[in-house]
Amino acid sequence: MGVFLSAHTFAARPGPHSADDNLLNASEERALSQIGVLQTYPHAGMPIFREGREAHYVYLVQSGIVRISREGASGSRQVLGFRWAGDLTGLAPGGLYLNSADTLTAVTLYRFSIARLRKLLLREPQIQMHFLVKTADALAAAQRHILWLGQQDVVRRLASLLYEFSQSNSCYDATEKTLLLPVARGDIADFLGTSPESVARAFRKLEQKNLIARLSPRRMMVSNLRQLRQFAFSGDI
Amino acid sequence: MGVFLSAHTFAARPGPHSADDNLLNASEERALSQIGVLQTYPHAGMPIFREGREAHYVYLVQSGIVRISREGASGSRQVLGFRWAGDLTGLAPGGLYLNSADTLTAVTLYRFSIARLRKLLLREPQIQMHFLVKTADALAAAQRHILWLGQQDVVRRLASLLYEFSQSNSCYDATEKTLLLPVARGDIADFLGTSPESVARAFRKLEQKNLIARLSPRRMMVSNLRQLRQFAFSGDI
DNA sequence: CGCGTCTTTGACATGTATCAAAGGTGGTGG
DNA sequence: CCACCACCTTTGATACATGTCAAAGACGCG
Repeated sequence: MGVFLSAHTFAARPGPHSADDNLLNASEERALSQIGVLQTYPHAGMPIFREGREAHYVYLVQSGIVRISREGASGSRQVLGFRWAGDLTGLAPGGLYLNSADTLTAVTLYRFSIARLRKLLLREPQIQMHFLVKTADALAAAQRHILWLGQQDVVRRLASLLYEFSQSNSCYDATEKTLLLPVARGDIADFLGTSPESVARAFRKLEQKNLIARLSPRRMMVSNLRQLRQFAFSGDI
Repeated sequence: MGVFLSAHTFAARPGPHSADDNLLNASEERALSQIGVLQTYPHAGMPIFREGREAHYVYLVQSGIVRISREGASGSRQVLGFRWAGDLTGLAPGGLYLNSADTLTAVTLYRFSIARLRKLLLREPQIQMHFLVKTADALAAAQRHILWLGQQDVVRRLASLLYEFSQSNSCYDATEKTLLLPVARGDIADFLGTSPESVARAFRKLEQKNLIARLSPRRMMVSNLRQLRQFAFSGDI
């Protein structure tokens, strides 16, 4: 969900996860880098912040993929979404993080002290508007997520997720037509609101429908993206 | 979800839907009212905007309750949330509304031309930050919604919804301890991602557990809010 | 090559959607 | 003010999708 501003003004990407554009422009980058610290997380599976802890920083993903999740009531976990290059995370109410963030790949991100960032945003309305756009984008993604969880069966939800990953060129190799998932089955299950077993069965059904061809658990061929999209959203095939 | 700013700075409400505070402060109201038009919708069930249409306006709810929804693939509808006094709606990407908005009660709201609002926000960073906070709040509500849809059974989801409504003093009469729902069963079902029949059964189970006592389909006594909250989130009882 | 972990499969129990019909509510007009 | 009617809500019966438990199989790392 772009937002109510003309997208091109702030280089907000048109579709989700174009990843190459949508990084900050030169002037924004300059101003932000004066108050931000570039941090490097070399591996997958590293924690960035934890729900319930005091929130001192906001993060802007520079490269790699971050998983946002929250613990449910009975110890269960819900994956709320993924953050890619250009996305924000760490917004927190009342000084405590609501969610946890972990790396799914090697990740680099800018870390901003909240107090300093607040001052910068008030001084530089253009940059603040960039943040507003990014937050509205996250809201749009969350609403899409709600639609998936609310209406579709697990097979379609999985198709939607695969299509979403296929829109990132860090996951989808367009020349080879192969998709490499950055997440394990458990993460997929927690994102789709189901169990790893049901995810496995959903994968089999997608393969039976010839929408994907599995090479290994995390690698698969997706020769016809349009068909996958069609199935995920319109429900045909 | 407040946001990464100290909440009191902008009178962002601490809990959801306190409704009385969280309206704009005097200076903000003055600046906004110069570019906004106050509109009145006298009945429930009136459309404010429709998904897919060109988005010319952003709305700020002044009083009443607004339902945000979207049509799913197969003609099914998903209710994405509700907007109360102080909430924003109508943010749109690429110039088209993503969602539809309708009144659930009589409603008054400010309507802002997007172009003018954009200029105002760039000129008045404090007001823009208010909008940023409100958008982050909406994101937090959406994430809570995702948690409900992803993890809990229908009875718990309904309990969560009833608790959320009970936090609004336009729905809950604390002296009488009665809750008056502004929505029909179909809306509840579309919000919880289930069917009206399952909602009816969930109501019966809540009554059997003595968490509510129904007076009429939309009216009920909730004598122990803490107990309801406990059941919704911790899953006990 | 071997082991731990992740993934898949099977069998079964359960919760929920769906279809159909009865029951209740609230508004309208007589 | 009452009675009627349309619509909303509840209930029941059944089928199906999914969660859960248990175990076998595959992957990938050291």
